[in-house]
Amino acid sequence: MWEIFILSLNFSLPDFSLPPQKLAPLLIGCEFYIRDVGGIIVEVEAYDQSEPAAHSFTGISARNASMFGPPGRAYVYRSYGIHWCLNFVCAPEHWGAGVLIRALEPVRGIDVMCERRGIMDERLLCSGPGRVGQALAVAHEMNGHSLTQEPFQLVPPTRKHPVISGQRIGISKAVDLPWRFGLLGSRFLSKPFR
DNA sequence: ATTAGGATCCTCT
DNA sequence: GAGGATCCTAATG
Repeated sequence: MWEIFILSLNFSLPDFSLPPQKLAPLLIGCEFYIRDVGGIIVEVEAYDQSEPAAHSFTGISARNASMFGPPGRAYVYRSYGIHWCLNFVCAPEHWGAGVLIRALEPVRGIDVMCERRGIMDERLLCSGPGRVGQALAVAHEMNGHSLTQEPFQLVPPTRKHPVISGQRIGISKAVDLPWRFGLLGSRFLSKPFR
């Protein structure tokens, strides 16, 4: 496993028409909310139609259609029959790319998230894609919805953030691509970077 | 710190 | 019918 360091430079909203591995590090440090519940994005993963770990790899289908739609929308899917997980669709339309939101540092609506998750430990509220889905009440109806409209709110970073990258988690194909990105040193990561 | 098993359901083979 | 872009708990080194 290997890692690289990047520094996110812009204090503006990232360009969703970028390919996923370019967009992903720029999302670290942004704040994301659903109905005013959420926090700072500290971990994401890029997925692209050209590699077999992506849901879009085998082409368009009923489930992954929003990945092939316009960038800047949500791709919401059911994981292991249990969790709802959220991606930011990116790259040009028809590309079939997205960035999975894997962990947040809770900022607003912490009481609501504790209630939804049934725990009090702030560190575990949003540290994992399924946990993010439960804490922010990500729902299937949000699939295809614009990320710049209600109930979503995406706020650019207010300072520079050191970003670390490594191998993606929980996949069995294309395991060597270093397309997982995290806020260096954050205690809200779903797993540490080694 | 690491591992194993169960829950659960929709999609695609 | 198989198998997940996961999480939780429990058991063990």
